[in-house]
Amino acid sequence: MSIERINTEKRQEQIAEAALNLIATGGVASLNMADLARCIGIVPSAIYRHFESKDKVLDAVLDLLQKRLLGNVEIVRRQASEPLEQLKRLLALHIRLILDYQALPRLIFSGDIYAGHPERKKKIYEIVGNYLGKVADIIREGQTRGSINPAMEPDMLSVVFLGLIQPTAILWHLSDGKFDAGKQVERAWPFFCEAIRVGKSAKESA
Amino acid sequence: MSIERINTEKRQEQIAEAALNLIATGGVASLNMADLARCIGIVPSAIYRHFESKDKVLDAVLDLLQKRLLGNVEIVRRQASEPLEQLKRLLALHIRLILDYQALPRLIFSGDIYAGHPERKKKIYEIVGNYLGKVADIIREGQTRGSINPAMEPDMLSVVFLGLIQPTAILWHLSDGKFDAGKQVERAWPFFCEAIRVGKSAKESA
DNA sequence: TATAAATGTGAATATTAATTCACATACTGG
DNA sequence: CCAGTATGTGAATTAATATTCACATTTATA
Repeated sequence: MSIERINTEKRQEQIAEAALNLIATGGVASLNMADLARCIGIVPSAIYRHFESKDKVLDAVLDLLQKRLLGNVEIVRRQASEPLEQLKRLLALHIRLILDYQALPRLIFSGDIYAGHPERKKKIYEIVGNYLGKVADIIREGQTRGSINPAMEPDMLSVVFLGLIQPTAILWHLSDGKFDAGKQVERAWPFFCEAIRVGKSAKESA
Repeated sequence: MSIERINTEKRQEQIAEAALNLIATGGVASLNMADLARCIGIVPSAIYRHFESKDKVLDAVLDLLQKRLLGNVEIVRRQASEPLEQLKRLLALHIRLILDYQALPRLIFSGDIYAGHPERKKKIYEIVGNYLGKVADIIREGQTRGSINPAMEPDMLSVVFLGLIQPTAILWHLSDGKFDAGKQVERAWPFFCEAIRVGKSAKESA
């Protein structure tokens, strides 16, 4: 019974990861220290060697989530130079992120996570706002380059963009995977793309 | 101290309403029998005269929510005959419903409400699916009448339609009302409408 | 009016889950 | 190698909360 000892830094990452996974499968309310501990092979009280409280664990989960989201943006900015192509890829990455970690909408919506924690609510707002800001940046770039209709408000569009993902993710999740999220996005993207693109008039969509 | 006695039928409605309100303000996890009872001026144990368990209360809340959603559909079908106009009004009603009862996305997303209750998860899926089905019906009618582009899939569009609302509602809620949901929808609707409408080509959107 | 059923009350009970604590054992620097 | 610190363990504590129960009171009914 050689007791595995791991230093705090790595343990914190490990715990946050595990918590994210647990939330992904069971929702925020289902996250408890016992399961979390079992998940990484230690005893509940050991978690307190690395986190002051359950609340701090949740904070760490939020940080992790933000890292993932913004990481996706950087990936697509590297992979493609054309804004429309960047958005298309971002959509794919985001949907995969949500399908892998159903945690995202759960964290944002549950409300349990920030009930009585105004700072945390604010933090979540910042995470989402930050992400939308970057999406809007891509859109603005498309407008400057002439591939996206300059008459449309980037901020408004960024929210609609998010809307391509969210309900899709819910349906997929609620249906236990029976709703075909891939197909939905595959069809919704051309619709969205055609609607914001400039030139080519409306011939394509007919 | 004249003890108010109300018959079960009305109490059940009252309790479900109160529960919906509590969930709206504090999230599903914040719903507890003590607060719920206080809310309607009875003692916790009295709730058990009208509901077998907390779970049954949650079931009732879902029923109430479904009634509201489908009620909205009926309202717009009565108010307007032109499908595009019906959708526009439905959007407005839905956004108001969500702003009044932030409970809706919370119930659907949080996952707390159906963790370990497959039947309830299924029920929620049915509620959403039902609603989307009716939206798709309106869209099909628009296609038949020639006001909506017949090349677009009604089911796909219904999900995108839902996407016009959801992220907007989150942002409004997360920001404590600072994010202007009304403005977002006001701008997103013409965008969506223009994209699905037939005829007039793309002149409008420029 | 008398009796049963329905509704409400307040005190117990039981369970779940976070957190603390005293102790054990591995790692690290001198 | 020794001492101190970091990490892990298992038992105990505490708090919250759903649920039950015995009793009270109002309403309905025969």
